[in-house]
Amino acid sequence: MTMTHARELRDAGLRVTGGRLALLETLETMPHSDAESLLAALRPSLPALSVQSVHNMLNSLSNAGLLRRIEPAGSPARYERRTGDNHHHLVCTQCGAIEDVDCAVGHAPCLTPSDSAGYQVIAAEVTYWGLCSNCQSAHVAQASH
Amino acid sequence: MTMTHARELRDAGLRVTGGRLALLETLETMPHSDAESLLAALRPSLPALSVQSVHNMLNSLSNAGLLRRIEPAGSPARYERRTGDNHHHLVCTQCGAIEDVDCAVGHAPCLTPSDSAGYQVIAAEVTYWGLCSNCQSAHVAQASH
DNA sequence: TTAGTTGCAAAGGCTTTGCACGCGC
DNA sequence: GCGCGTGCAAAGCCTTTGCAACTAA
Repeated sequence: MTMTHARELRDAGLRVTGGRLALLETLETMPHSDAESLLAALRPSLPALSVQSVHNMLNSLSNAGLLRRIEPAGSPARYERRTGDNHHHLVCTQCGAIEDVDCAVGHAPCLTPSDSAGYQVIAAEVTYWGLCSNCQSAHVAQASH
Repeated sequence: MTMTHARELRDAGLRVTGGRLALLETLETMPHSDAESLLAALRPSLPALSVQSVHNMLNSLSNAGLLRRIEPAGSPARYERRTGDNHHHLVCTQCGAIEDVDCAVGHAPCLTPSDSAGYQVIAAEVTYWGLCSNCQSAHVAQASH
């Protein structure tokens, strides 16, 4: 896996560093993480790591297309390994949890708005807001006091 | 128009103040504005107005459902009069311009992701990223050097 | 009168920037 | 060795919070 990551980095014209490898590794197992969680996860193996450096890495990797950046309104940016597929996200308005969802309408039709108003559309992003199952239970429990 | 706004405020249980009326008025003519633009637009009639107060108003009105808040990734929040319809947005990645777009797939199907993963979906948000016609021209011009 | 609003100041959260040091190649 | 990456500190941007003065109802 790590060898693959090294290759990915090189192919993208980026240098292979311990931090970047560790970050990619961590994102495989903790998708939708924000900078702070990643820092916490990486600290054990990289004690000197700082939040700013995490942002540095996340920016390089995002720009290189190795990561996808998700920015749910009102919460810190999350990152995931980019699969190039056309998937979207379910975001819990209560706890911020994120789930991947395949595009509802099949084969990438999201790229075609009904009226593109002269825009050259490059990407589409769909975010579903709702309550995750945990928070639904909590909410019901609270309501039934 | 202003009388209607006053009524809307009262119906929402909010007090009718000069600032709120002016803000609603301004948003009719300048949809998709951010706090700073609104401040600039309101200053002439309300010289004492501060950015924080604009945020105060925007928050009250948004919470009351009189406004819709749009938060395009990486840029300050924008606001628009809420029409309750199911429209989405085209955002120019270059200049930040925003256009309204009707839902591509007709009657509010956006609320049904293919697999809702146990989530109780409450809202869906679709953002199309691309280049507005102005920026397309600029881009072509630049490329043809 | 009195509770909701405003104005101002300060702080907050997240991210970017600048620069010296260090490491990949 | 050269240049990209890192670490650290500082600043930036947008927004929220706290509290006294004010005003709509």
